[in-house]
Amino acid sequence: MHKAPRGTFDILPQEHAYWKYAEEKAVSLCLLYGYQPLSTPIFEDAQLFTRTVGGGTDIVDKEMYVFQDKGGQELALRAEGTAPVCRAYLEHGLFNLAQPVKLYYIGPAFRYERPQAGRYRQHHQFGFEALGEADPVLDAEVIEMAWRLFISLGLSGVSIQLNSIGCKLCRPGYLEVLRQHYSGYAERLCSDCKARLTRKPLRLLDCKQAVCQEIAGTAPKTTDHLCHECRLHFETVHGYLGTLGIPFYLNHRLVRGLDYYTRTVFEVEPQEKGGQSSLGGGGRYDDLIETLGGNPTPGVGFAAGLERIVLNLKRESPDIPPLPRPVAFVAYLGPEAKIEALKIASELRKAELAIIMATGDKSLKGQMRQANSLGSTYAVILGKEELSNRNAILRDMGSGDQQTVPLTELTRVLKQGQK
RNA sequence: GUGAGCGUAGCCUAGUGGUUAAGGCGCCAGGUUGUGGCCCUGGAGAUCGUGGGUUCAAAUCCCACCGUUCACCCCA
Repeated sequence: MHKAPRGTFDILPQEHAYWKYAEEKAVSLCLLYGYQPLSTPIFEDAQLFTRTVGGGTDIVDKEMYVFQDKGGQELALRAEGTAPVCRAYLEHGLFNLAQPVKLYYIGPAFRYERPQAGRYRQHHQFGFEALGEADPVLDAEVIEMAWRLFISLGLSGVSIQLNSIGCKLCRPGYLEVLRQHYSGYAERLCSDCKARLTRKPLRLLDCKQAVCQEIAGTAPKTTDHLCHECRLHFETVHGYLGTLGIPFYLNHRLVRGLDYYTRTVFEVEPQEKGGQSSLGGGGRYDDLIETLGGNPTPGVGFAAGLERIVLNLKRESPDIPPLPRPVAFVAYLGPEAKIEALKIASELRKAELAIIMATGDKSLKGQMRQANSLGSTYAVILGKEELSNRNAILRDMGSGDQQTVPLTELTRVLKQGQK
């Protein structure tokens, strides 16, 4: 027996009610803010990710699905959403459009990780990006969108964590100060942090080991070492968020696991926190497009994990609209009626009515059971008697009322009854 | 990659060494002529995660592997 590969899963019809709900909310949010859809391939040149996400990050070093195709191309399954969007922006000359260019995407991403709740090897990301504009008002817009997404989904108690990690001008200076702070404690650090000290010093800040937390607690803050422009930018973002009434918490330990972030970084946490709690995260990436060979072009964006949204939807269970049900189930008795049922089902479907036709020559009782379990609004019943009079019985499955309707009237009556 | 818990029909669960592995949900059929939901009756459906081992005898004990969950890690 084959099983879905480790860390992957099937989304069964029942489940899709949640997914459809989440995706529809996400898409309508984006359209509301003027973000347009962009779909990118499921695999890309591996370099696209190694150059942007950064060597030394776990994503690049140990989690990417990298393979060679038959032409010897080194490809990688999409590891995250932002770099492909920037690639498409450059490839199609979207910098020639009025800036900023606002795009959104929904699609799978792949990382070879140890699966657990809320963490999969294939997960689905929804994200939006605004490219070509450095105005802090866009940072605020993106954060507002992230906030509004979860509000519109009906998830209560989500919170936004905010920080600024500076730019390529001020960050080196900060990292120096940070290393100095840690130099006295090098012996006491956990083994991971000893490695971070030279490779990824920013990540020292979000280590969860008790010892390291203590040291990180007294560490210098990124926000105290921002250059003038970065500080101004950050303060302006605060101001705009205040104007918008978006609540947020400053978190001086918030850094992100991808190298391309500059200045604003933020994360969205649900009310109920667990191991894999983060619902989504984002920030500014003003050097990313330049890294890909474009002209210096600022960008800011956000990405959320649909699995984690669905997880929280189930936990809080706001009203999720059920999947659509058939308007009518067409039942028949005997081979002549079956032919007529086939014609009628086809006609009704031409009129955009969702119809399920009986199959397999079951007893009427069996057919009615099926109509019931499918949640059909009506049953259309065709027997010998109805057939000879060119009628059908129309049964309302909710009330149990039934009437005889001429076949020629069936579409009209069902159309009316659909509401 | 590290540590821990779990793995019995599609789903949930009982069964901790001894005859045909039990129940509930769901599914299928029937409860007299062509009518669902409730109820009743019957039926199908399980190599007890996989492979080895211990034993006269293993779902039950041991080992390995796989999967899953939780934590670390990482991040969405």
